[in-house]
Amino acid sequence: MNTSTAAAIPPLPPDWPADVAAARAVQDSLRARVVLDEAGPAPGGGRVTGVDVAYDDARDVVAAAVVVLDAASLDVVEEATAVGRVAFPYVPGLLAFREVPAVLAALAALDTDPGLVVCDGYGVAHPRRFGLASHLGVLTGLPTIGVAKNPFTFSHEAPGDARGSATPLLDGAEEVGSALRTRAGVKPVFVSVGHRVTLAAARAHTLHLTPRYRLPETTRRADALCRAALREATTA
DNA sequence: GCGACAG
DNA sequence: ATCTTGTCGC
Repeated sequence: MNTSTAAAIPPLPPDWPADVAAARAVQDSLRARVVLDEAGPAPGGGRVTGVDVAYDDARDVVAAAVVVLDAASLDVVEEATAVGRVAFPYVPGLLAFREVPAVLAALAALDTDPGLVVCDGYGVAHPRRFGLASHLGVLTGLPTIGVAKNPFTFSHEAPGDARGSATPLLDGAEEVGSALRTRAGVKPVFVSVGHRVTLAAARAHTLHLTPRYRLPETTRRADALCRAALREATTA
């Protein structure tokens, strides 16, 4: 049994967007605060935190999990979860409004400094250059990166088969991230900068976090934990 | 107008 | 994301 308790997600702020147009306006307003000229934490050191969210839309329940790892050993340092009501429907380009409230509640429950936050999704690789990782970075001030499993609306050439190979992720002619091979011969992941980190550093962090599997150890751990939290919140 | 579209 | 069985392979 898990003796830890999931934190509650606090009430949404009064200015929370009520529709798609309002949400886009919020993104257009916050995007100016994204910091892109900082090197960020050194890959392989300090702490790295994975965040992920699971849903039961039928019951209107959402569960977020954050897992802090020691970057050198990849051992778990601390975990936290948060459970509550779904704050926004899934709309491509507006994923952050669906995930952020739950993630912020889980982060607030931590005693440890998160260090670099690794999100399951995109950062500046976004229609308005303000995806989940950038949104979370701006709201918390923490350095963040996004590691997505799908290319979304972007294009890319296939990276070489060797682990570590990367090609530009493009929005038209603009490079918004990287398609990065984390496992030889396996479908690449899509890395982008969130906040206060360089794209090259984001790739290096991702490689440090994938010694064995395609997805970062951070998101694998967070994924398992948020699913368990959702199940607990949904079970009688 | 139609299709595509992170999780 | 989530719905879902078996199956191929290390």
